[in-house]
Amino acid sequence: MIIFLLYKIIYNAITTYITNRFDTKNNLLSLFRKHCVLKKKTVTIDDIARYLNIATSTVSRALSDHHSISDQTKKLIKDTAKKLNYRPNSLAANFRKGKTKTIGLVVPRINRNFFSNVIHGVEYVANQFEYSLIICQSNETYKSELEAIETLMNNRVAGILISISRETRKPGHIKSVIEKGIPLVQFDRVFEEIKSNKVLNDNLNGAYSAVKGLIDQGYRRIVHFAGPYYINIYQDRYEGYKKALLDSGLTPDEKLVFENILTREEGYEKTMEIFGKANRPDAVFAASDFSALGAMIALKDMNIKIPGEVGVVGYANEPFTDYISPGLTSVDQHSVEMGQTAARLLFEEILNEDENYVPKTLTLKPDLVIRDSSSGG
Amino acid sequence: MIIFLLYKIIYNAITTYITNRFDTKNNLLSLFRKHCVLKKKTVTIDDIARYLNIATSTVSRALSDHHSISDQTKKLIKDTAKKLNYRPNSLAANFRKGKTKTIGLVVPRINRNFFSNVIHGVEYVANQFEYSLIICQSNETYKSELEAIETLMNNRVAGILISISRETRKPGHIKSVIEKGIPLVQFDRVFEEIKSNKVLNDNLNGAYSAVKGLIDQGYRRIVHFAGPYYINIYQDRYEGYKKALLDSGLTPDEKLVFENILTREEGYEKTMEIFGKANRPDAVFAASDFSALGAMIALKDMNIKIPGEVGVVGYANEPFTDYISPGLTSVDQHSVEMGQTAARLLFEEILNEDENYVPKTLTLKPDLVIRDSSSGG
DNA sequence: ATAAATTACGCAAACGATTGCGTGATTATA
DNA sequence: TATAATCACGCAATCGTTTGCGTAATTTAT
Repeated sequence: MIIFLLYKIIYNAITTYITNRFDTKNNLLSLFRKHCVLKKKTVTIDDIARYLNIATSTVSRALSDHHSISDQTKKLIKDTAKKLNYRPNSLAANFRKGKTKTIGLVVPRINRNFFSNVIHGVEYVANQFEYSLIICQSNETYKSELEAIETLMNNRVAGILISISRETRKPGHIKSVIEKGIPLVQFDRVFEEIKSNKVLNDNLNGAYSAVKGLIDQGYRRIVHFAGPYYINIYQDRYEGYKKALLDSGLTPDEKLVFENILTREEGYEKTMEIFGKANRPDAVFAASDFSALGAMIALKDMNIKIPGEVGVVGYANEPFTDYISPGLTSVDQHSVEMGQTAARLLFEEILNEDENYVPKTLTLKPDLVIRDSSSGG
Repeated sequence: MIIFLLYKIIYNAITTYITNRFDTKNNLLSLFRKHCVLKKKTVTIDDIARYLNIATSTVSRALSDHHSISDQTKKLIKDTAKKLNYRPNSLAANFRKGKTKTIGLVVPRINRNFFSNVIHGVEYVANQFEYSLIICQSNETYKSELEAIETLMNNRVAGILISISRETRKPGHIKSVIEKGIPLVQFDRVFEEIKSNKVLNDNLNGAYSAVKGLIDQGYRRIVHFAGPYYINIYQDRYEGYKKALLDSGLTPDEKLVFENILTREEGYEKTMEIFGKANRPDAVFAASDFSALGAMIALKDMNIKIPGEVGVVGYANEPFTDYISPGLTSVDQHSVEMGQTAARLLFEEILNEDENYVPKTLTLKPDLVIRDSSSGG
């Protein structure tokens, strides 16, 4: 009995082996596959080496201008490389070196004026350093921001630039980047408490000069359309607003400040509400050009003269501020410059050899661009 | 004598050998180096395999959900991967596979409204397909465009999206991309003669409906501010302008068409010149919103009523067209949608298995957005 | 004249994942 | 009940560069 079972088992094993082994269909397939592989496509440094009958390492070094290769050999190798139409495989090089000549950028949205200008500035600098730029959108969500950081890290980018999404409240992912030793620059919307490079706008002084400008023109009861305070930039603008009032001997009135008025619609509604009543204020300082625009439209609809009766100042210096009439006085954030500065700072860290690099915080001074909407109370 | 020389040579060789061989300084250095290497940093699939005492290949397959791995093993592997804090090295994977999950985008300028919207659309779709996006600016120069294509190809992107720079006249680089078999989509500004995927705006019909709109409102002598004709889009807009006139029984007047009027300043100057004289035209159709804006400002400066005396229509539906007053009628190009369409088309080619893929040309229908600047002659 | 440094190049081992092929074992199919 | 197909996994080659180390030959410094 046992012998019979044993026999069955062994027999089965053998027959299975044989049938598997001589599976003609599969064998034909593999032959075909091998044939396909034969048609080699790309030329590698190995090909160049074989062609010139020298070592691969010499070719590699020659192509990257290593000092220990004679100019003569370099020229020879480079010429044949061109002749054979050699294209370096960056993938292989990056893999071997464990790093890339690519930097990653995470922004809330690409097609917002401020960010598209920042991106422009970043790309400009990256290009100078001969680095590529991978761009990710967080779409203002925490989830996408996480994913973006994840893929950038998996792709071993040389460094990361990020402006935090509106939804993001926890800095864990940012920390993990730093812990991995990946150079990082936070810009505009940042976690203050995280120790990293930062590029900020001096929002406090930007707001300060805006409000100061209104006061200087004779406006006194100045409304402030603020953004959500948990975002540093809006908090700072609010502080600047208050400081400007205090410095001019005016008392900030909480009843004139409205949080979370950022869009045109919100600006319009709120303006209708506030300026529709008696004893109305005489100016608006909006933390956003769009709510300022909404205010202007509302004022026009109520037949209130700008700047004659009410002055308006916005923030961000969106292109349209120059095109509407009256032109909207606004605070320019030098967005392109901010991108450039952030990128340069990142490269400073990337190219830094020193073990203990100390992160920097740079603050850009915004400029008040005075137009008609605020000139003359 | 000869023996002596021989002796000298051999002696030299031997001493040099010995001194080189026992260079203590270098040896110490190499020891130190080796020591440094010991502190391993990243955990690989090999580590996971060793940890679980299984084959590396099994780990690899499990992580990429290969069908031939049991769910049980998959779970085990994935769990330990998480436990060991494993991060996949995309570089290695990309290298091995010879391709990346990255697409490249080349645009003249990132921070132009149209392109930043396109980029937004592209990123949106790329993200859905779990691809990354590398962005390059040509800055409207041929040289940068070449370099961009070069680096994208060296980085083995899965596909390329491009809108030709203003300076580019020769399509050689575009051809080389196609010859290398890299999926390609040209959009907006394209080489018509190149056989590739294309996404275009129907500029002819866009212009047609714009001019038709003006005619319907009673305007008759319509000026056209055109762009340079060698760029397909401006040529098409000009054709649409003529066609609309002809279809309405009007005769196109060459004296009312001005090439290369694209900026606000150019629009302003030309409008001052044309409308300052007697027997002035009664409408402007500009191939650019900016020259249309220039026209509006000029007309205002000359106290000519818009739309009462002169109607104005622009092209591109820049954001500001909605903010100025009167609102500028313009042609919307659905720029975000164009980016999405182009990206989807690219992925169609990338994911295509068929050997002989036939490139497509998609044309998006622009929409006339009617605002006050053209309503009522 | 000797020691030390520099020049110029080759050898071969990485880097970390993927994947074709092989091998038993288990199911499904004829 | 043969036979075929599928399942589950391991082995080892491979992708194209880079780079540490080795070796002579030559130059420079002492």
